[in-house]
Amino acid sequence: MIVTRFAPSPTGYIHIGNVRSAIYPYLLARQNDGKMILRIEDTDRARYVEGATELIEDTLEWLGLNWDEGPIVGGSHGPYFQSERKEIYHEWARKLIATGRAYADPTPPEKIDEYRKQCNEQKIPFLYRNFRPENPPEWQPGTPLRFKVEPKSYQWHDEVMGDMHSGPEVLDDIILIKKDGFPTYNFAHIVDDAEMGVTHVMRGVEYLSSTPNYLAIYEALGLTRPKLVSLPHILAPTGNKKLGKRDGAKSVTEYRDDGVLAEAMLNYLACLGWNDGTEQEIYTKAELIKNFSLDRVQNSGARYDETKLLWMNGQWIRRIVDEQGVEALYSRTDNFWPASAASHSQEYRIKVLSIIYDRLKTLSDLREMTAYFFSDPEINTDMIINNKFLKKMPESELESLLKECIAKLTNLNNWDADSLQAALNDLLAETNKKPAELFSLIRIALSFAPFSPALNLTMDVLGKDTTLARLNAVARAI
RNA sequence: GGUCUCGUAGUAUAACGGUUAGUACAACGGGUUUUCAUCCCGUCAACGCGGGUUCGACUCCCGCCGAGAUCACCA
Repeated sequence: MIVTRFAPSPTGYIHIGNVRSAIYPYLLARQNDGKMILRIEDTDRARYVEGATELIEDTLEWLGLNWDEGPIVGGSHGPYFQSERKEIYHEWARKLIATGRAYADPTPPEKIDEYRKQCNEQKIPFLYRNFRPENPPEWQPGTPLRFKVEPKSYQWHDEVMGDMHSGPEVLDDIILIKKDGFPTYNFAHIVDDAEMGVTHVMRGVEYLSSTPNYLAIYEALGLTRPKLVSLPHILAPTGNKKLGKRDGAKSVTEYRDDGVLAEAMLNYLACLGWNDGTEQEIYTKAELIKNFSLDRVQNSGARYDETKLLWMNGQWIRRIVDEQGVEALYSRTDNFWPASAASHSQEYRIKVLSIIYDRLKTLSDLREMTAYFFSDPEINTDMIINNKFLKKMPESELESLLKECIAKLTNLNNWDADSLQAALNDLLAETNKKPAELFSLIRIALSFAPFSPALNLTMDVLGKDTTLARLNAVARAI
C-alpha cells in the first residue's frame, strides 16, 4: 500500500509556495487507495508558532485534502506531533549507539566554529567527521548526539529527478539529537517515516543535497529506503528565487477570503509543474487523482502567476453555475455581498448573481459590482454628460429621451427580460437613436456604475418600481 | 568556493531523431444591438550558446554560459 505524508513544521501559515508538497502526496495516496498521514514537525521550540497547526489543518480541509492519520483523526501510528515522540527517537538513537554508529559530542559550538574557520582559510571543505572527538563520553541528555558516517558513494533513484549519485565528500557526521534532547529534522523524519510505514517521501528539492546523509542513516538502521520524490520549487513572480513569505507569498486561506474557489486553487496549484500530456486545463479533484503521475512532474521550478489563477477561478465560477446551477454558486457567496444586500431576500440575491456571475473573477468582486442592485446609486450627471456617446447631445434631448423611456416602460404590462428587450427595441425605432446612445443613457441612469449586465436583465432584476424611480430621479436632475 | 539540480515565447507547458515547434494565460486587434465581462475569431511571441554524432537534432554526447539548491544543535 502506498503511504504518503505531509509533514509541515508549525511555524506559520501554509502559502502557495509550499502547499504543493501536500497536494501531490494527497493525489498519489488517493489514486492508489493508499493513505496520507499528516505529521506535525514541531521539534524546534524556538520557531514554534501558537495556532499554526490549526492554520495548517484549516488549509488542508479547505482544499479538500483530507488525511487518514494525524491530528484530529488519530490513527494507529501516533502521536503525530514530533514533540510527543521524544522517547521513540531516543530509542532509535540507542540502536545506533549500540552498533557504534553514533557518538555523544561534547565539543562546544565555539570550538566547532574554529574548525570551520580553519578549513575556510585553507580552502578545504569543512567536514566534521575529520574532527571527531577522540574519547566521546557516554551519551546522555544535554549532550548532542552525532551520527558516525562511513564515507562512501551512493546511488539512488528520485521519482522526479531521475537517477542520482553522490561521492563520499558530501557525507558528514550530522547531529541526530540536539542538546535539548529533541531530534533534528534529519533524524526525526527518518524514524517517523519508518515507524509510520511511509512509502513515498515527497518534499522540496532543497532536501536533495542532504539525501546521501539520509541514505547512510537508513543503511545504518537497517531500514529499506522509501521512494524519494523531490518537488521543484514554485518561484516568486519576479526574480528566480523560490516563493517565500518574504516575497509576500500569501497564505492559501487568504485566497479563500478573497473569493477564490477551492477547486480553482487546487486545480491551478496541481497543474503548476505537472501536466498529464493532454491539453486539458480544467481538472476536478477526481480528475487530478485519476490522471496524476509522478513521472510527469516537471523537474524545473515553475513561476507562480496569479493572473492565471484568477482566470482559472473565473472558469470554475462559470463551470459551477453551468453544471450545478446558480444556487450552488450562491451557497458559497455568504461573506462576499455588499452590506446593503442584507436587507434583501435570498431570492433577490440569487437573481442578481445569475446575471452577474460571468463577470466575476473572484467572489469578492460581488461587493463592488452589485452595490446598485441593493441601494440607489448616487446620481452623478457627469457620467452621462461626459460619456463618449452622449457628450454631443444637448441636455434637453437627454431629458426627453429619458421621458420617452419612462412613458414606454410605465405602460409595459409584462415586466420580464423578453418584454423589456422588445420595448427597448421599439424605443430604439421610435427615437431613431443608436443603441450606443439610448442604452448607454439608460444603463448609466440605472446604475452609475462603470459596467453592468445587459440592460433588459438589469431592469428585470431591479423591478419596475425601482427602474422607473431611478429614471425619474435622473430626468429631474439633468 | 565544493557538491548537486535545472535551462522551449513575458508566464505555465506539449514534443521524446523527421511537425509550418502545438496548447493555455498575458498582450494586441476584431466580432456578439450600450458598458464591463463571458463567448468566438485573429495577431505577436520560444527551442541559452558553441562544438560534435546523424541523411536529419529542441530531442543523443561533450564543453561553455546562465539560473537555482545545499554545505546549521532550521526544517
